[in-house]
Amino acid sequence: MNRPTDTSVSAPRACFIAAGLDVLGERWALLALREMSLGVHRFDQIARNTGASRDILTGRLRTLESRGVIERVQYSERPARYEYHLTTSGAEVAPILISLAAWSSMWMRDETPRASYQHSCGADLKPVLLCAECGEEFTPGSLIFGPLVSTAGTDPASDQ
Amino acid sequence: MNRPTDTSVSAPRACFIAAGLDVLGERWALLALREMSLGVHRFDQIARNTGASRDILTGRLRTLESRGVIERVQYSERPARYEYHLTTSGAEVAPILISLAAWSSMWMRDETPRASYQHSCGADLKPVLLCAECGEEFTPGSLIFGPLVSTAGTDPASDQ
DNA sequence: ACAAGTCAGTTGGAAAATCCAACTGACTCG
DNA sequence: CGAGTCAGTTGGATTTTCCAACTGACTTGT
Repeated sequence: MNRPTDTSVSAPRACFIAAGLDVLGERWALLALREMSLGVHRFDQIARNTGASRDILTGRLRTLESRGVIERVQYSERPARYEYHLTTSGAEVAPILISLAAWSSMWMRDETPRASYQHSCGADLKPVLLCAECGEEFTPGSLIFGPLVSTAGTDPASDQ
Repeated sequence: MNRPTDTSVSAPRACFIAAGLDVLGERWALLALREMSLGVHRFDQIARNTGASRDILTGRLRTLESRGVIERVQYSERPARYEYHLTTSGAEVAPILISLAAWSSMWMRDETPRASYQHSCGADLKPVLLCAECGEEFTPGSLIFGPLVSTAGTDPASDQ
């Protein structure tokens, strides 16, 4: 064993789940996006509501901005002040937050009181995930591998 | 102002998104669950496919087990060896992984080739999230706050 | 006018989490 | 018997995070 350049010692899967977690999986990132989804856009409030320390939060917001998930919007010159807003990409993180909230409210019940979420229709969170193509529900196990994809410059929109 | 016990200096939101991230938001946790969703159940393979270091992975699997998301199943005595399997709770993480994969394949496209995913019908991942109650689609912004919930002992199932 | 407050950060140092490669122990296989 | 498999464990380096205090440019209250 211990061959110098052994390619059979396979590298970690490069997949879109891993790529998504590169951006959204860092600590505080999803909570910051939650805040913006709920209409909170200012640094102090985001820091307070998430519990992230200010220095870390600064870094996260910069990363999310550089990855096109949020944008920094100046709302005051003269003390230069900025708000953080979701881009289209950031707004589309919502299904992840919703799935997470639904899973958590199903399986993470304990004694501590927590804010729950609802659909805007007023009903408790009970989302159903359907395949847009065949209309069937995504059941556990219905996720399978597709082909390798590498489409640089084929972004769906360059609006941000 | 600056009243001694000022409740307006609010604590971080205690919500189900935050609670879910407590369990699923730690590094490598979702990637380990991805592996099990794809049928990989053994320690070495999970370590290889995720890229997690073995000591950290050990810790993650223990946490996930203690939170009821996975279970450790002995498949050999005499060298005591265990496999990791999703519980019902763990299997239901699938919508989160699917939403993440779909978001990522939409917005994280770059030059590096990545494995994509499909629905078992063979179509590319294009999930639609519907409210089970009203049937309407969850659009960005349709997530709103519900009441505070604290339902200890009201678990939907005690099968694991 | 002057003190206090707001706001979006930055700073420095401590604490915690992660990384890494090597090692262990109980086997199986050729 | 030696090599390989497998599920970890160990020790030490590295990275990330935490925390509280501080800054600078204002605004607001008295």
